[in-house]
Amino acid sequence: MTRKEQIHQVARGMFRERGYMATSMRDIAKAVGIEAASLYNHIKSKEEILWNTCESIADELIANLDEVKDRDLPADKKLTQAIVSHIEIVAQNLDAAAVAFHEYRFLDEKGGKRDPNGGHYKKFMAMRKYYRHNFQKIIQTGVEEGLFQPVDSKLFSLALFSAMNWIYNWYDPEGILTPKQLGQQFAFIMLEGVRKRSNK
Amino acid sequence: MTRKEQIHQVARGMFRERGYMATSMRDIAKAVGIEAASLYNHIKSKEEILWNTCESIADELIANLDEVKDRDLPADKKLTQAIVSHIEIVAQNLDAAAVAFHEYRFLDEKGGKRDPNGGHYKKFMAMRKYYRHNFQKIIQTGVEEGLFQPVDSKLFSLALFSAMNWIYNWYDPEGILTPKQLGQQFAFIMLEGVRKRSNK
DNA sequence: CCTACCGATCGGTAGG
DNA sequence: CCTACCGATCGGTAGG
Repeated sequence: MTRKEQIHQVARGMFRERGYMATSMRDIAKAVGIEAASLYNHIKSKEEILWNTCESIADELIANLDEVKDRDLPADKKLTQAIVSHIEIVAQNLDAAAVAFHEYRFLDEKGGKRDPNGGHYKKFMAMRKYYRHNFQKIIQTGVEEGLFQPVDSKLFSLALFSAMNWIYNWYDPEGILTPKQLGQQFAFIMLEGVRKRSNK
Repeated sequence: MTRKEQIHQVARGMFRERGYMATSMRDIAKAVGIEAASLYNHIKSKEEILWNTCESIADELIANLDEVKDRDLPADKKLTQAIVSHIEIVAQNLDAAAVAFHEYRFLDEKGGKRDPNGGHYKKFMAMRKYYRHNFQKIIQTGVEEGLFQPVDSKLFSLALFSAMNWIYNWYDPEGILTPKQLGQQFAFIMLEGVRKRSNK
């Protein structure tokens, strides 16, 4: 692992634990074992670490959903796959996911000298919108085809994202559930609900 | 509204929007229309505002659930009521809920001079644990009575909290859904799931 | 990768 | 409620 990668990894863990604003470059440097000024030989700015984190996980999620969404499957199967994939990615990148979903608001709003194309924040929001839209479309299709109940697809997808994106708050990689199993249980809960139906 | 209340209200909105760490006392003072030093005639510290926010919403949620949990109702009805109540409280205190659920980690860890009883953070965590425990027990009861499917009650309640506590990210008080309606739709989704069952 | 340092800003206090 | 100010800390740069 290069020093640069080490810095990113350490910073991600600290951003997750204490928050982006509450983590100083000196904190990161200390954890890495160098002086704060030396960090700048490997990275351009604190915000660069945040953006790298947010972008990489967003890229991965989007690439995965893009692949799932065009498969020739009924909506319930497709939704299950999308949920399982999403949760697998989150569970395998807990630090990055926690940071991206929690701290994205500290991304640069407007392009500065370092970011003339303007706004990591806006870029991230655009990616998020695209991803959510595709997820919601799967649900909408299921409703239209009569496979799903006539729920509000927007509301349902918001509830679904909420549940999925909170996982980093409690998922234990050392626990008994693998990411895939967790994803499957989650998909079951969201698809079937908790109430047992009578058989008639 | 007293100046003190005004400070708390303004600060809550800013903590929610920018985060606790990224909001300075000078920011708050400016929004209120006074100098930063003058804030300290009404409050003791920045952390006091955070603690007041976290405690008040936790108190309200706990009081409500304490009332619901002992009613003589089947688990599915009880769970629905608990969900609706929870969401009503969150939806009616969007700023406070967002701050409490997002920024609680900046509560004082150990008791300082101002807080000799030791640790708002710990107090908050204890309240959260108590609340979650009672919620989970409703689900567990439903499973044991055969009213619910044999889901993992811990996993289900975590998913449920995740979904409920993300609401402040998108609920629009000016929108068409009242808090009660939102709560009812949410309860439906979690209880029934999205998939339509065949009739045989 | 370090020493030395910059201007800016922080939460909070003294004293009126 | 204000002016004036404290020591601490911030992200980042210069120069080697």
